[in-house]
Amino acid sequence: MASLFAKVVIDSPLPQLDRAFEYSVPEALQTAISVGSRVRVPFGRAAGLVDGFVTELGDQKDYAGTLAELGSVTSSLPALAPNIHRLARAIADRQAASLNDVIKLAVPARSVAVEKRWLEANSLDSINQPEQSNQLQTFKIAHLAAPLAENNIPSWCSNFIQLISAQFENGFSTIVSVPDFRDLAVLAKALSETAFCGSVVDYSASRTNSKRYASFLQCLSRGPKIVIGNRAAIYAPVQNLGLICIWDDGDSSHIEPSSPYSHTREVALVRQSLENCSIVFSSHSRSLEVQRLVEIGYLESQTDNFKPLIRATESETRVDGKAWQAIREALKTGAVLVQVSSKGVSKSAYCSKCSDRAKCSSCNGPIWIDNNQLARCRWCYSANMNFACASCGSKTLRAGRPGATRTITEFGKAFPSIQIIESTGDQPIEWLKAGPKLVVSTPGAEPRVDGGYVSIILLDCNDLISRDSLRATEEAIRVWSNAVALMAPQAEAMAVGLAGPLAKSFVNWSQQEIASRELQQRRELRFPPAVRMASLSGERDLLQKVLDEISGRPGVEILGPMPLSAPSPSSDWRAILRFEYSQGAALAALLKAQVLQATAGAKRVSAKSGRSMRPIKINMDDTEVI
DNA sequence: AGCACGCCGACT
DNA sequence: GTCGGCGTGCTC
Repeated sequence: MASLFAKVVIDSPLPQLDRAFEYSVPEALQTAISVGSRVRVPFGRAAGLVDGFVTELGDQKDYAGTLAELGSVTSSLPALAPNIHRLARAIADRQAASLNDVIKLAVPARSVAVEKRWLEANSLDSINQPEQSNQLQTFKIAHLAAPLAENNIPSWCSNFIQLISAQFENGFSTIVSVPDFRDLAVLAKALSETAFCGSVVDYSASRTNSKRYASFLQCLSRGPKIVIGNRAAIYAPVQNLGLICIWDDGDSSHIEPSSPYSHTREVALVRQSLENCSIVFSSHSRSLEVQRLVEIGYLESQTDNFKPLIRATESETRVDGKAWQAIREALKTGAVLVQVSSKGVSKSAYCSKCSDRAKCSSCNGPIWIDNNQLARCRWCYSANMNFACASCGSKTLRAGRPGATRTITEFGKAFPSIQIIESTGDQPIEWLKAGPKLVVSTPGAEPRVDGGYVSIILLDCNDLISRDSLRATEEAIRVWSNAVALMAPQAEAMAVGLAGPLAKSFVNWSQQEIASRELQQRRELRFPPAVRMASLSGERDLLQKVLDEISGRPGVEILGPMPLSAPSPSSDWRAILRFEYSQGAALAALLKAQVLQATAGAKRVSAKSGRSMRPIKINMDDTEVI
C-alpha cells in the first residue's frame, strides 16, 4: 500500500498549537481514515495520545523533519467537514481566537450510540457532497418584516418559508438562526405544516448531547435540509447550502458570550461568501450593522408595505390619562400588553440641561460618575473636570435616573376584576389564550397571545432610551418594534413618554430612517458599527506590553487602559482599540501574535510572584464597552 | 500544558 | 567532582 500522510489539528486550548501537525498514516489505518475524521495522535512528550481532526490527506509530506505515526482513528465519519473547517479557521482569524474555540461551537461531542444508529441507516458514502451547480440566483437582502401575523404565523416566518421552499425544490439546504426559543417555536410550528416538514432539523441549544449529535448527523444525510436553531446552527455541516436566514440580528443572544466572541451575523456573512449562497437578515427594526451593509451597497434593502397604528404621548407621569383610557377600553375586548422597563441603577452621566448622554472631551467615550463622584470616561479613563455638553454647551452634569420601581399592584387596584399576568426575563410566560386580561411584561419576555393583543402600551419609553449604553436608542426601538409585532391587525399601540423626532419616526414606522440617522451619528462620533472596537483585558503589565507593540499603528487608536474594577494589584485592566474595518484582519493577526509573545515571556514573572497567570483576553468586537 | 534540555550553587 | 534549581523552548 502507498504511503499516506495526514494533517491533524490538535484539541488544545493553547494558541501556540493553533496549526496543523503532520503524521504518517500506518497501513492498517489507511482505509478507515478520511478528511474530517476524529483521530488520536502522539503529541509532544505527553505520555498518551491526544484528540484531533484530520484536515488534509495526501501522498506527499510537507514537513521536513521525521513524522510520528498517527495513533488511532476514533471514527471514520467526517465530523469536521472541509467547509466547516474553512469557516472555523476564518472566524478564528477574524476574532483573534483559536481554531479550537470555534470547533467547540461547530462540532458537538461524539455520542457513540447515536453515531452507530445513524451509520446503520446511512452509509458513509451517502453523505452529501458539496455542489455549486444549479444554484438559484443568489441574493443578499436586509428585510424589514411587517409586524403582522396571519393565522398565528408571523409575516417574517411566512417570508422565510417561501424562500426556504424555493431552495428546497431546487435541492439546496437552508440554515435559519433565531435568537430566542419562542421565535424558534413559532418557526418550527409554521414549518411543521409545510410539504418539507420531514427535512427540518432542530438544531436548537439546551438539549442533551446525544440529541445535538443526532441533529448534527442529520445534516450530513442525503437530501436538502432546513436547519433551524440558535447561534450554533450557523455552523450546521450541510454540504449544499443555498440560503442563510437570520432573524433579529440586533438581539444580543446572537453574540457568543465566550471566545471567539463572534456574532451570528458575522459568521453568516463569512459563510455566505465562502459558500457563495444567499443571505437574508430579517427583523422588525434594523440593526445599525445591517444598515451599514445596506449603505455600503452590500445588502439590498427590502421593506414590507405595512404600517402599524402607533401613538406617542409626551407625559410626565408614568401612566398618563390617555394610557389608562386605552387600557380600559381595550380590556373590554381582549388582551392588553403593558411593556415596562426593568428596574436598574444607572451611573451614567447626562447633560442636566438637554439630557444628552455626556461624552468625553478627548475621545467621545461615555462619561460615568465613579465611586469618588468623579466624572470619568469609561473608555480612556480621563477625568472630565470641565465638562461642556457637545449639544447645548451646558457645563453641568446629572447622574442617570434610577429605573422605575412601580409594581403591577397599581394595575390590580385599577382593574380589580381583570386577570393580571406578569412575565419577566426570570419567569417568562410563553403563550396565552385570547380574552380580556392585562399582561405586564419586561422587554423580550412578552407572551404570545392567540390572535394578538388588542392594545399595547409601552411604558417607561424615556427610561429605555436613557439607559447606560450608547446603543440604548437602537435597543429601545428594537424591543418596542418586537412588542408592536404581537398586536392584532387593527389594534393600536401607545408609546408613553416618547417625544421628539424619534417619536415621530417610530409612530410612522420609519425603521430605515431611524437606523440611518442613528448610524450617521455613530459615524460622526466614530462609534461602532461605523468603526470596530476591540477590547483587550488582563494583568496590567502584560496588557501594557502588548499595547506598546500596537501603538502608532495607522488606523488603530488605543483608548485606556483603565482598571476594570476598583484599582488593586490583582485587578484586571482593560484597553479598547478603535479601528477601521480595513484594519481588522491585520490587527487580529498582530494581536494574536503579540499576546502570545507577551504571555510566554510573562510566565516566569507570575511564577515568581506566585500568582496564576491568566492570558490576555481579546474580544475583537466588544459591544459591552459602549 | 507537559516535559526535557541546559547552565549555575551546596552536597557525598 | 555531581544533584537539582527553574528559565527556555518545542511539540509533526
